[in-house]
This record gives sequence, structure tokens and C-alpha cells, in this order.
Amino acid sequence: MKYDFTAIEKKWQDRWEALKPYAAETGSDKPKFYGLIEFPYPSGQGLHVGHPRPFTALDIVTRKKRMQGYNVLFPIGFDAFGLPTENYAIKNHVHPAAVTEKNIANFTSQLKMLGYGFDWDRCVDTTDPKYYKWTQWIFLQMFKKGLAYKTTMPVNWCTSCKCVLANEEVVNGVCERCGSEVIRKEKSQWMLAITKYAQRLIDDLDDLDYIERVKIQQKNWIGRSTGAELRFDTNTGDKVSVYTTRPDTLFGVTYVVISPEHPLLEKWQGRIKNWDEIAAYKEAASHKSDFERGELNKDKTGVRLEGIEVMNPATGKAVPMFVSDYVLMGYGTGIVMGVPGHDQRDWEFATKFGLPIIEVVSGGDITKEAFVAKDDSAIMVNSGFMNGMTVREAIPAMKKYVVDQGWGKEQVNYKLRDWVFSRQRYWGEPIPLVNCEKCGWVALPESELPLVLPQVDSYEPTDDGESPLSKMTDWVNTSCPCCGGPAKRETDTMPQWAGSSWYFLRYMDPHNDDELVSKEAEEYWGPVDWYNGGMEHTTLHLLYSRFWHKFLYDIGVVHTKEPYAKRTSHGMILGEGGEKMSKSRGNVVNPNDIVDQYGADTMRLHIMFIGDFEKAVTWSNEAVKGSKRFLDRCWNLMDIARDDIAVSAVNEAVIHKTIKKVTEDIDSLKMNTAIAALMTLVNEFYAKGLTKGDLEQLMLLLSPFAPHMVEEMWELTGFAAKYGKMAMQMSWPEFDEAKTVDSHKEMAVQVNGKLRSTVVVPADADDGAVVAAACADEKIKRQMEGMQLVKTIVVKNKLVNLILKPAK
RNA sequence: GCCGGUGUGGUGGAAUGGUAGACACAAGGGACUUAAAAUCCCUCGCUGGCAACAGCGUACCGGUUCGAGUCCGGUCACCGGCACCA
Repeated sequence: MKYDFTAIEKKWQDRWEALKPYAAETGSDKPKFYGLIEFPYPSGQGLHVGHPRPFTALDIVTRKKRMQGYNVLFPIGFDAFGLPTENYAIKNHVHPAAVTEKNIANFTSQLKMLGYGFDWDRCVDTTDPKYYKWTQWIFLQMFKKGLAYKTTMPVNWCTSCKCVLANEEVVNGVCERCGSEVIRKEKSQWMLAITKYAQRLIDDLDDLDYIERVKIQQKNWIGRSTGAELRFDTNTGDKVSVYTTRPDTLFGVTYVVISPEHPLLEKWQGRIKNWDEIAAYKEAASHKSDFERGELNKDKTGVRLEGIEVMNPATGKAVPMFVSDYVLMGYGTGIVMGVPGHDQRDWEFATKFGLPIIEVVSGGDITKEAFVAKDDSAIMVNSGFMNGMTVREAIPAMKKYVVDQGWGKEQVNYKLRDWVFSRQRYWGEPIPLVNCEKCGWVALPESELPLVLPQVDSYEPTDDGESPLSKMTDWVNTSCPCCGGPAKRETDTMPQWAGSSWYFLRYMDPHNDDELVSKEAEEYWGPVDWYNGGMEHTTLHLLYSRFWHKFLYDIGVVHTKEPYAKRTSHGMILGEGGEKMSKSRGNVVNPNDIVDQYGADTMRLHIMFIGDFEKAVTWSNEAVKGSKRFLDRCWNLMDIARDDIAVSAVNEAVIHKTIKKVTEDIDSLKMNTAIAALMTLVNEFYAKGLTKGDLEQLMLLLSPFAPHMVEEMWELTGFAAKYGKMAMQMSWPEFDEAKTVDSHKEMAVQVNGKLRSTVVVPADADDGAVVAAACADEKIKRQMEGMQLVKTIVVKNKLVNLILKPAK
């Protein structure tokens, strides 16, 4: 019988659609398992070959969990707000909602084509008002708690999207999405105070089962540093504060630098003798993007503030003050102290401006370059009471001294910034706030949620940087929920990250109109047991959603501090030639083509077999054949499996070994070696023959990988009738450790650590017997001629190493 | 520059400190076939040899060990992230 994958896959997909074997049951007595994949953005191009990699992996994990008796939640949905859809809508004069609907339909059929065990009844769509009602609701709670605030600040402005970007969305100075130039622009923006959660976002990582590089990357992004904030007296009557991680170098401070945006400059306008020069510098800096400022980092610019002097409290001496755009207003205090002896950047600045360079840590030659000690055991000099201390001792000593003297305080800083939450675009969740002349910003009553996106004539962003919604005067002009007076709606919308920051909660209870998620459902399903997604989301989606979840925990909506117990990450799939797949390179692989040619089961199997799940792999159309060939060989086993095979125990050890290997490998996402083990098993079957019982075991092990073909075989071989169940509903095979051991072992024989021969010994042979067998081997006898055996090392079931030396 | 990671046949990739190259792809040879496809069998790291076999071999240099792809120190290359963060 031929393996007609097209007909078989259609047949089983239809049957699953009707029988719903993947439905998750809230409140079941079984142990629960919540497996999650990052829901896709339904782009117009359809499913990319990158999608099936994580989807198939977690599909296999959850199918196995189901067979192991778990009540599994494995949901799917669509993260459908976003710019590509809006841009497409603008270009083609269709409503973004229509585009989204079409794309979701296409994605849905492609995902069904691949046979994933999603619970489709729980599908969510972030652009559905029933969904974004709750996105808006969460925002309102944040607003009420003071975590959402509006402020005017320089923001990243994409010149092409005509839209504000979060820091995380700017890559190498250009827009992550369209690659256009990003400039700085002053705008009034809604912000979310993620920085208030910075410490918790670091601390709570410790208890999570995330792959290490995700934890490290998040910690680096949050960027905690400990130091001190020091106040310096000036000749203006004002004090200035600087932040430093190295208070121990205070005696080495020979100047201070202020950021061009710092408000003190304006205040000091009358005192600064070269104000024209300073004003010009400020003006020039304001036109540069952050990226341009960074670009020029080799050649520091700056201007001395004539007439301003700062007192170094440690030395009591006055030092000059400069303005320079290498000092960022957004980090620390916007003013830094210059220690040119021990900071390379300060050294270059001091050298350029002819400032003194003082050594306060010994061990380098500060006339040539700054001495930045590699460890903290260097000795302090020229530093008053700290002289003779190591840096390690000096830092805490100085911190204490600073506090005692009233010069400042200990301080922790984070690189993480608050989240710019406004977007001047149409296709996003409306922000449910109105601005009243009397009451200021007022929240819509929750009863008015969802605040639905109004129909507009044009989705084009406006040149003045306002949202297209701003043109809808009927919609914009409203009354204040507080005082009833005239008010205007907020016209910015939320960023795409909003809807994806909590979607995993909605899957638990997707049709609830009264609550975001019911207590019962959340307490049953939360937290997500296993979340797999791309490394590119580590500092965006993953961090944002942890933040939102912590907030929901604080207001009692969820019962766990963290949303995801475990996080794994997949590598990218590269096109032929090892390059990133892209339309311009013409190396994009469409999963439909593979499915048409080889079937979904081959596609699933191959994308898992292709290599280490965590690493990038190169796609090869040629190699797919091997996976298809393997499935053909499995299928054809039906013709040779017998009940009356003479030695039915012939395959026992290899079957138990395979069960063990496949069971363990799926749990650690080593799908490639799990499949290799199945291939080895099938090769054994062809070499030695197999019983129907052997085939039954193989089908169960293979069913998570190739569910369609296995169900068909299961039916054809009569097991479906025998058990009255589909293979996927059977129990996962168990292995018996004792039965994984062969009766005889082939052991390596080394002489002085070099492999010289192998011997076969009974599995239970003791060390003496192994050594005797080794010494009896012809090749070893030759090695031993004229030699004396001085030592033997036996590694159970692996090898024996004979240490020989010349006989006297 | 800083933080992670990787480096193994023609290719994708396997190897709790214990027989390097499992499992595949490609290639070569053979069987079956009118023929092709499909299928099946054999060979397949490099060098020498008809062969048995010997020597070499996991980016490079050194170390620890009876034994190192694996551990340690150093170097190089590539990938990812961050980058004037005081």
C-alpha cells in the first residue's frame, strides 16, 4: 500500500477538527501542563519556514505530555495590530481590519495544514475589541496606580513610519522595522514606569527555569549598577549632583561635565560668561540623534562653562565645569565627574582640553593612558585617608565617608528606561483616556470599554506627527467623565507590544466578557509551564510581559509573581548558503511547497531533525528527502511486521533504549537525536525483523512527530479497533532500565591511553574478567610483548586501559 | 570595547572526561528493471599500503589526566546582544 500523505493528512485533520482531541479542560483532575509558543504576527506573506520550528517542537512536547496523562493547554492566537498591516492598508485602500481578517484566515489554514494540536476554540486575536477591551483595562489600572504618565521628552522618531519608537525598537540608529533614519524629537508621550519594577525584574529571574543567556541578556539590559550620588558645591550657590560607581576616585576628579539638556544651564545663563558659545553647543546637540552622538565618540566635543567653578569636596580645590554631549541627561544625574587618571574616556577628554591628570590608583602609567585596574586589589594613592587601601576596601570606605560627611549617598542606577507607550498610528488599541480642561487626564469608566477604534477615511500618518485619529473631530471631542465638561480623547494608540504582554492569560479563559480571566481559570492554569520563543524578544516582549504580569500580581489579578516558569529559545533557520532568509536574497522557503511535495509529517520531522534546536541551522531542500525516506520506511514496516516471528525478544533491548532516549530527548528539546534514535530502531527492524507489538511501540514513539501517518497506520494495523482510541490518546511507552542493557558489551581496549583493540564481554563481567579478555586479544598480545603490565583501569561497560612499560 | 555563544568529514550534525564522526544528505560502486523513478546492498575523515595494518586528525598554542572534541590558561576566527551608562 502506498503512503498517500496528501489524502491521509486531509483525512485526519478533518477528523481532529470534528473530534477536538486537543481541547483543554479547565479544572480537570489531571495534572495540568501549559505549553506556549509566541503567537504569530499574521503578515501578508503567510507562514515562514521559521515558524514551524518552535511550533513543531512544542507541539511534540505537548503531544507527549498528553500521552503521559497531562491535561494540556496548547493554544494559538494572533498578534495582529501592527504597522505592516496598516501600511498595506494605506497602499491598497482597504481597512486594516479586512487585511487582518484575510491574513489570519491564511495563517489558520497553514497552521492546520501542519497538524498542530492547538485548541482552536481558545484562539485569540489582539485586534478583536473583545480582546483589547482587557488590554485597555490593564492600561487603565496602571494609569490609576500612577504607572502610566504623560511627559514631554525627546523621543526616537522614525522619519518614515512618522511614529515614535521605544528605545528597544531602535537598532543601530535606524528603525528596527523599516530601516529608516531615527531622529530625536520632543513629544508629549504616554510612558509606563517599568523602571519601578527594575529590581524585581532582576531578582525574580533567579527562581525561573530560563535558559541562561536569556537571564543574562535581561540583566544586562536592565543594567543595574551600584555607586554613590555626590553633591558638589559651586560658586553659583547651587549644588550639583553626580553619579559615580567609583567614589573611591574622588581625589582624582579634575573637572565636571554637564549634559547639554541639563536645566541648570538655563538657570545659570546670566553667570556663564560664554553663554553664546554654550547656547550654540546646546543647539547643535539637540539636532543630533542619540546614534550620531555615539558615532562621534572617538573625538569628544565640549565647551568650558566660563565663570562656573565646582568644589571637589575631597581636595577642597575648585575644578572647571564643561558641557559635553557625551553626558546623557537620561542616566544618573546628567552630570558626571571627570577622573582622567582612571577612565579612558575622561583621559581623552582631559588630554584634549589640557586638564590635569592625577593618579589615585597605583599600578599604571597615567601619562600614556588611563589606568583602569583589572581587579580591585590595586592600591590607592594621593587619596587622603584611603592611601594604602586596595580599591576593594576603598569603595565601601569612601561610600561611608561620603554619607558621614554629608556629601551624598549610596545610589543604585539602572540603564533601563521607562517604556514609551504612545504611537501616532491608527492600527493599535486606542488609549482610553480623555483630556479635560478642568480635570486634566481622566480615565474612561470601565463600563465604556472597549473603546473601539473609529472608522476613519485615511490611515495616513499626519506630517505633524499626530495620529490619524486626531482628524476625527467627532470622535475626539467628547465630554469629561468626571465633570461633564468638554474634553478631548487621546488620539495616540498603544504599541504592538501591548496586546502581547498578557495574551497567555486570555487563553486560560478566552470568552469571558466580565473579567480578563476568571480566578478559577487563572489559578488552575497559571503560570505557563513552558514558553518557547525567539531570542529577539528577550529585551522586548519577554521583559514587557514580565512587567505587566508583576503589575497584575500586585493588583490581585494573577496569583504568581512570574508569568512563565520555563523559557527556551530556538535558533534561526537560515536559507541555503547560510544566509538569513529574505525576499531580496530569494532564498525564502515556503512551508506550503514542502508540504505539497512531501507532506506535513515530513515537514515536521525534518525541521526537527535538521540540527540543534537552540542553534541557527541552514535549510536544505535536498536533505528533506531523507526525512521522507524515513517515514516511507516506517510505513512499509506494516508489510513485514508479523506475530509469529521466531525470536520476539530480539528487539527488546533496542526498543527500551529507544523509549528512554526519545522520552529524555523530547524533554530537553533534543529532537534531532530523538529522531536519530527512531531511525536506528527502524534500521534494526529491517535488519532483524519485527513483531506487531514492536511496531506498536514505534508508532507510539513516532506519533508526536508524525501524527497523521501514525494515526493512519494505527488504524490499518488494527490497533485503533483493538483499543478504541487514536494513537495520540494512548499512554506514552514506559521503559524498563534493566531491559535497556545488552547481554554482551563491546569494550574498547586501550594501551597507555591509545585505542588498540575491542573485546566483547558479558555485561556482568567483573574487572578481572575484562582485563583477562583484553590480555587474551591477539592485537593486545602483540602490544604486550616485552612489556610489563603496571596498572589497569576499567570503566564499566566502556573500556579497559592497560598501562604498560618496558620490562626490565 | 564589554557580555554571551560557536569552531568536528564534501554537507547538516552526534558524542555524562572513556572506541571521534551516531543519524542523515551528497558522492561513488553494485542488484532489481525494457528503461527511468522508487527500493535494496556495499564504500565513504586524511596519508601510506593489494591487504592485514600503521601514522595523523575535533580552529591554533600550551597545561591537567592512565585517557581531552569535552576540563584549565592563552591566541585566532565567526555569530548574537549591548555600547559615551559615568
